Amino acid sequence: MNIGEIAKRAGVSRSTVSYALSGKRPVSEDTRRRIQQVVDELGYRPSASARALANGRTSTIGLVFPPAGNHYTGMQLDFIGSVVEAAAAYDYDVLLSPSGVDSDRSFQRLLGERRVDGAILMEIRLADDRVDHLADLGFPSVAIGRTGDPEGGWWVGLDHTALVAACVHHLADLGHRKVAFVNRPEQLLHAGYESAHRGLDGFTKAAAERGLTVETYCCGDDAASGQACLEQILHDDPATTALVTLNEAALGGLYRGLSEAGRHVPRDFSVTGVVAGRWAETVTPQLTAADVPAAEMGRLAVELLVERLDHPDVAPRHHLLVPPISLRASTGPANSTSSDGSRPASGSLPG
Amino acid sequence: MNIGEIAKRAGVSRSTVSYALSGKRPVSEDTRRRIQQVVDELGYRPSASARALANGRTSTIGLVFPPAGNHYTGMQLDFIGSVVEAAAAYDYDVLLSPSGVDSDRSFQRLLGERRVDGAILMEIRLADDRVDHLADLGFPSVAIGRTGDPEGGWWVGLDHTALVAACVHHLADLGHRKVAFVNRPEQLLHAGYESAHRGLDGFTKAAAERGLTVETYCCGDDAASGQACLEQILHDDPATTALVTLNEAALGGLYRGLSEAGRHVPRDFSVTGVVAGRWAETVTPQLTAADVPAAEMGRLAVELLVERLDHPDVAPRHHLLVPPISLRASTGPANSTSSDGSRPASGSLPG
DNA sequence: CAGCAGAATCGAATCGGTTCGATGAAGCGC
DNA sequence: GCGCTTCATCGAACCGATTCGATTCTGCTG
Repeated sequence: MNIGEIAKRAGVSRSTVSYALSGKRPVSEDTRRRIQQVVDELGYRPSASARALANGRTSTIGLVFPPAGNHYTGMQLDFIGSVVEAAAAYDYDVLLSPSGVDSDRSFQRLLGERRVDGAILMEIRLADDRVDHLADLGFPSVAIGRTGDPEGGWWVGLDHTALVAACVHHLADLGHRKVAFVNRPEQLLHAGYESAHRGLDGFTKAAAERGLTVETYCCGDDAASGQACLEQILHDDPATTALVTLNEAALGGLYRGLSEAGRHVPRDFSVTGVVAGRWAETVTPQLTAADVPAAEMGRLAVELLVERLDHPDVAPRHHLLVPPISLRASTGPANSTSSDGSRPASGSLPG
Repeated sequence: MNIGEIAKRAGVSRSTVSYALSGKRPVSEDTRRRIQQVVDELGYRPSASARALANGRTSTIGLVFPPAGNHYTGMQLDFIGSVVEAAAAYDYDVLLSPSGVDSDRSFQRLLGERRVDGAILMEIRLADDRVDHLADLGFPSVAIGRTGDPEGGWWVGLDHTALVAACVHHLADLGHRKVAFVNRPEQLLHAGYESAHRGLDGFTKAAAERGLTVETYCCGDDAASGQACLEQILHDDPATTALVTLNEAALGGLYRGLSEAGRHVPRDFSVTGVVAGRWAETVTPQLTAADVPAAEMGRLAVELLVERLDHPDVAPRHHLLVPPISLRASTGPANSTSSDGSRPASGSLPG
């Protein structure tokens, strides 16, 4: 059922059918109706491949994220979901590409074979050859995250430095003096993942500013690693009374470690960090944290990309988000005795 | 940089370049090398659209799942990840389509515009018009889940009936007499989601078989709903000592509800159900559950689909999985006094 | 009524590949 | 040296749309 078939049945030429459907040239009301009727009867829809070949646009955007390998986090899930939904609203499909680096076969397919009009990149590294490569090519893309040199780029990012610093200040304000930092896995830190680096920076600086005693850890993206990491923390310094984490997937393990060590949260130990809100609420007590607005970020990334696709020469834009810390129930004053089990009030701190 | 450019530079015809690259006809070693060199120099890759138009295959499979709307579960995340990875191994890309029903615009695009060679459907309903429609069309697809009439279809499913029944028997063996069932949201049950229906069936039958007193609940896919649901359970019958759940996203809330009601798991209350293993391990105590092998299911679905694409006339196949219950730490004997806080052994029960 | 503007439609080229049948050259036996 | 096979390559058609320039038809003006 191709356009020629429609044309024949409607008694017009193929080009007239095309114009009738696209509206790019006027067609008499009469023939337009006749064509539409044939189209409806046969349930005709133009072939995406043929259309893409003819006008050079695939109406597809690529979503590039590292291969699962080990584990996906809930945050990534929220990104994917919101990107797909936002893209659908603009009539774009989303093609998934599991690529961590520029040289991946899957990444080459996306670009080299021109399968997509533009791309959204996740899990950005400070030095990211994918971002550099796309920038050199002038290929329309938007990063979810910032490289080390984000100027003049298209991205939507989270200010991990400020967010983690806010967590530290929150803990310091509560009187904590010995605080641990639980980062993403060591391998990701070494690879230069921006959240791991900027988060660590924010932690170190804010802790120094407040004169805290700190230790930093890398932790695998799963519950077992979280539990092991917490044991290590208490082993290294049993007087530690709080931690800040970026590691969503390890959160359950950290909680378990605390519970097995007999430390009650938040009476004996405070936990906070940067985590997608939906996941912060699944643990008990609910996590006081900077909620990653993953859905919003995905939506913003699509909006930027669509704008870039529609107006190829518009100047680069970005969004740097600094969500406030949501006060839930996992942090409390340090040095409180077991008799002082009072809950902090719920609410929201300006970010 | 198209195939004509390569042909010109290598001093051959376009068809020779095509044959040299595809190997579908012999090409002399000499010219093959010359062509390859030009290709490498220019970094040429054939256009996916043109190739798809010419040979009718897009090398893309569609992954159809309901729109996020409210929430994704961890299980879905694992499906998506494993499907993408498995597809990449067979040189297929994955196109995401957020479609719950046959009439969705996104679903129409996938099929009508021939964007994909085949499709994998998630979140199957007992009466699923998407499945029926694709079967009528003879369009290559594989369902992750079974409809009410799975005979002669292509699918990989989980035996929710047996799984939930095994959970019930496990609890009954431990001496529990009053057990609650926490299902997926009511709206999904009404829509006919297979896991919700078959799980409920398995629960009801096994409970009757063992003469248990039961109550069943629907629960929203989030922690707050889980907590509310648990309050309702204890309100309806404070003597309830165990629950079985299919609702992964509510799990954290269920635990919180128990903890706030002062019921210790597993001493006072046992929890079990059907949940992706990775998520069962994030809660404390770790959940004794039938672990959904999401990654394996995604991989199997891709394998079935690829086989179907390669051999269009092969007879329908399927995989019905019945993973064993992993004994972790969330279930224990009923009616134990608070002095009997002994932990059950870890291990695995034959499914 | 010739001439012309404007609207509606058509025909052909194009996008970038694949594939089929034809052609030419080389190698071989007799 | 002729005919035959085999191998390598070429040219053209085709996939199914879009798009540009040309054409036809109508109605209006002078």
